[in-house]
Amino acid sequence: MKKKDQIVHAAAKLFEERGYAASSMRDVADSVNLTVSSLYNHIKGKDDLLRLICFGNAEKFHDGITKVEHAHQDHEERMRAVVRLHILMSLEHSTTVTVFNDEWRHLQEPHLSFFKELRRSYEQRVLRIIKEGLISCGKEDRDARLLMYSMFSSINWLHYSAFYRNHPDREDVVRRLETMIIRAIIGD
Amino acid sequence: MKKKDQIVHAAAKLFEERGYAASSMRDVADSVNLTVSSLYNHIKGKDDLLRLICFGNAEKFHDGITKVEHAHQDHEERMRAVVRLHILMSLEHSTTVTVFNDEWRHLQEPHLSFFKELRRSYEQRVLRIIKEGLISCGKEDRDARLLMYSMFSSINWLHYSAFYRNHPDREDVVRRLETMIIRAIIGD
DNA sequence: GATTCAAGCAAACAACTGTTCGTTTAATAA
DNA sequence: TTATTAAACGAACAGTTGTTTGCTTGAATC
Repeated sequence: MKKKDQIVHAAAKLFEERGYAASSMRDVADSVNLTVSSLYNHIKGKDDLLRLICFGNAEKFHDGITKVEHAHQDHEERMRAVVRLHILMSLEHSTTVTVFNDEWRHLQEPHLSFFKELRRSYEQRVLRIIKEGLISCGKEDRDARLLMYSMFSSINWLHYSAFYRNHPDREDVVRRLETMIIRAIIGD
Repeated sequence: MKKKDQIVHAAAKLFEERGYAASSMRDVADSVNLTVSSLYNHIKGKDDLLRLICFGNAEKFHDGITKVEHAHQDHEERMRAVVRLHILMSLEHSTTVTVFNDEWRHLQEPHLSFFKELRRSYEQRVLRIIKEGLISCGKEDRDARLLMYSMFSSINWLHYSAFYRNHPDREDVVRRLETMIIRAIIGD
């Protein structure tokens, strides 16, 4: 792995554990066995680290939902795929997703505004999928936006629980969580 | 309101907006029109502020669930009451609940350990209520712990969404959210 | 009127922050 | 061999951090 990627990865781990503001560049340097000044041969600065982490994840979500839209025509199946996308992202990229979720507000302008815009347009795509899913199930009276935010949020605890993060049967956890969320959206 | 409470409240608002580590004592002082040094006539230090906020909320949740246990005998009704407790806490004390949720990790020992222990015992009480609720609905095959964490988490987005935080019909939001969560737990 | 004391302030503290600078090392290209 | 360059470093920078100190004020208590 390239040195720059090592640094970004180490930073992500620190930002996840202590938060962006509570992590110093010296902490980052220590965890890759470098001095602070050496870091600047590879990255532009502290905000650069956060930027790389946040937008790297934004791209993964973007690519993920694009695949979902192409892979499924059935509205209900599409909805299930979005839910699964979020669960799998949370489990497979738990460190960066946590930073992405909790630390994006420390981004500096103009990156902050750009990030918000990316998220807004992503939410629009998910909202559309959920709305169409609700209609095809005859549940169009339900508040799609409320369901979407709850869906996003109800997955976030995964990072924090060691019990489930290191669960021996990961497939089972994914299945149970997916079932629960789909039930919350279109169940009776 | 007593000066100390004003300071704690102002600190909570800053911690909510920028996070604990990114908020300075000078920021806190400014937002109550004092100088930094004057703050120390009222509070012990920065970690004292966080401690007051976190444990103040812990107490509210503790009192809340104790009331729920005394007020309802029916298992399903008890479960609904716990869900409603969390929704109402999130709406009525949105600032401190956000700090409570996101910034507790910056507590110092021995308060940090004590906080974790409080949370652990609180989770045990909620877990029991959910398990009994599941049994009384004939759904004891479901993972109560997974449902509990999802329930906690699925409410957290409320603070972040201006759309719902300032919704004209708050009662309606509470009702829809409660219905959705109960459906996630015991629905079909 | 004298005393006490909470509540405010300016100034300073040592430690830590992100970043820059000039230099050195070691490997590659010419 | 010489020249180039990426990658490491120590030292220093200017600013910010939480906190302490000594001092002043004004109101309450004796």
